[in-house]
Amino acid sequence: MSTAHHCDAAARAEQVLARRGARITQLRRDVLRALMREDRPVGAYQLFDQLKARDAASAPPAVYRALDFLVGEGMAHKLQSLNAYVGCACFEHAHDAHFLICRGCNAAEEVPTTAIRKQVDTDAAERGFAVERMVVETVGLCADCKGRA
Amino acid sequence: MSTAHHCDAAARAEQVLARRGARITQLRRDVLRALMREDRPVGAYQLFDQLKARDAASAPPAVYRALDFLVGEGMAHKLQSLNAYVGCACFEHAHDAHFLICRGCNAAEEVPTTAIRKQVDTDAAERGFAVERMVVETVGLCADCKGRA
DNA sequence: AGGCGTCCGGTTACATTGTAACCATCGGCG
DNA sequence: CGCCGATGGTTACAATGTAACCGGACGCCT
Ligand SMILES: [Zn+2]
Ligand SMILES: [Zn+2]
Ligand SMILES: [Zn+2]
Ligand SMILES: [Zn+2]
Repeated sequence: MSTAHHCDAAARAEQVLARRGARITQLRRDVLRALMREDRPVGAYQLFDQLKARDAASAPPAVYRALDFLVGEGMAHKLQSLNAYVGCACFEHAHDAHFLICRGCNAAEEVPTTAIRKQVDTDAAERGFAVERMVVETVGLCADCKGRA
Repeated sequence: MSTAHHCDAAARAEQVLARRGARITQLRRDVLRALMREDRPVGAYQLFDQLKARDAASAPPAVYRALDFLVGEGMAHKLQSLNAYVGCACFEHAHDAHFLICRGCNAAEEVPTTAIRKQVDTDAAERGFAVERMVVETVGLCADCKGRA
């Protein structure tokens, strides 16, 4: 959980994007780093305020466009139940995720979805539904906050 | 899928609420019926416009409060990825659900979550996380829209 | 080099979604 | 009757997200 860890994550993400031929511009880099620096979900406007303070973003659309890019490349996820974004160090292309969201400390832990995805695919197949994207978010209390209750 | 079916759903929902001792007011009844009448997710402001036209709701907060009540009682669900609401005829108290959301026709089919919930509980338990609420939404194409492609 | 097309982001001006805060009313209950 | 909790009317915003238009950068072809 050190700062170094997160910087590394951003740096490695940029390498992966470069290898993939994606255009990694200054704005996108700034948004990526800002996301990776946090270990909590961040709202688009929070992000905007940070970047604006450093003259790195001009207006909300810039931030949303960068976020769309990062989500599309699988370097970030949007948490639908928080309207917030988190960086992702999985480095695959646009994978889906299951988030354990703590309402005590606002942490959001990403966990693999293999088993859940399989079940979702089953549910969908039974009804002839073609899955494109999956949102799985669990709200509750993490181990720490549960103890602290 | 007849209109009668939806009216019945609303009527039975009201009975269940009454038996439960919940206060079913005119506003809440109106919102419930409006929700059940649709077979698609409805935005809060769409709902508001409908009710306003009949002088049934005065302002957005009224609608949101009624929706919170209905969701709390398990008579409606919020779709986080659409910012919209759907009625529910399950009549249990505040159950969770899995929605198959078609981006072609905007239908949202609610399917049971027993298997998924089990897997989510497993994922959570492994990390000492206490689950309170679960959001599972799958976006894609329903059988009809897939064929029509 | 010059022209072209595409991608990116700046900018403005909104649209949509959701809420805080305060007060009036209503209905049960001591 | 007077209190109290629940409900909802009202105002005024806050927070989140976008459409549309433009200009600059960069690669690519001639
Ligand atoms: Zn991820
Ligand atoms: Zn926590
Ligand atoms: Zn339901
Ligand atoms: Zn469809």
